[in-house]
Amino acid sequence: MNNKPAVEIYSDGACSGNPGPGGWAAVILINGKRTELSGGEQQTTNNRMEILAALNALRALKQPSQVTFYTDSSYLLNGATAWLPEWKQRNWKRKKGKLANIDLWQELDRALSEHEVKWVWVRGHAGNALNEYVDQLARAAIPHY
Amino acid sequence: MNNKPAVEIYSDGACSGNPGPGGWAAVILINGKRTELSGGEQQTTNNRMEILAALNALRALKQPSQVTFYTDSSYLLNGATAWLPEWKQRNWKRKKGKLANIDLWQELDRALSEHEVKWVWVRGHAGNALNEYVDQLARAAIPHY
RNA sequence: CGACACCAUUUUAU
DNA sequence: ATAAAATGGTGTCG
Repeated sequence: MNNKPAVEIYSDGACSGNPGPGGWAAVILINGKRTELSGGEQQTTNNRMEILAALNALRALKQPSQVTFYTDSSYLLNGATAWLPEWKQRNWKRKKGKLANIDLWQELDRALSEHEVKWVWVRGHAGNALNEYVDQLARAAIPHY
Repeated sequence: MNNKPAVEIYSDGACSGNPGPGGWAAVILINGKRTELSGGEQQTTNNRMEILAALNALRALKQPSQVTFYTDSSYLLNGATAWLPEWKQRNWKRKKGKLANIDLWQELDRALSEHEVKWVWVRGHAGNALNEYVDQLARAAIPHY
């Protein structure tokens, strides 16, 4: 048994130009209740927005939860599951070159440690309704002017 | 001052099916005089037709000229201005995958070197009279059945 | 080399 | 208004 509430999260990032203006969004489902969040930045990258989407979604949780996290980004998924532990062991270094987006990865690492997260990869633009929905939300959150 | 004649060229390609039967066309303006050319192929792609339109237009010039070249194809424009120099430096390789339409790009490169070309991008179907006209010419040049 | 994502333009189809 | 092909780019990792 588990006393932590079960949560589903769908998140996505978008970036017009890459690098360029970007947006992120997440849908959080807690036993029937649905919450949406989104935001944007003037100058960023697609991958930063993917991490930020996940980070903000996890931060929105009020208590330690059992999360099923859906993303189409293998960068986010592999980073959070496979690469993060290795980077930490190596003092936040990657094998070759400079580790990008350390700031966000470190904050995500902390956020992840407060929950029990099971990651699920979904192929982008392949018919998953909520994945397509957060994709739209993220695009809509790109700053215009 | 410049002794080369000033020339304006509008070109466009069209393709019925992509890949499929395609057509290309160009309008050349030399101080009031107007020349039109067009042609088609049974099996080609939209982008091959865009390059071919430019190539045939430049080849129609009788002497080294100062050309203002109008196109609605960012593929053609980026290729001719930004990508071509990099491809040449890398021995006609692109960064990832196989470089498409090398044959035409190499011929276009040679043709471009004989003139002084200033590229102008025009948004397709946005009211530019000559752009819309070459568009029609190109469609009309598509071989039927 | 591979993978996923993000994007730009054109060309089409319904 | 939908969706897909033809082409190119960067962002990131192993």
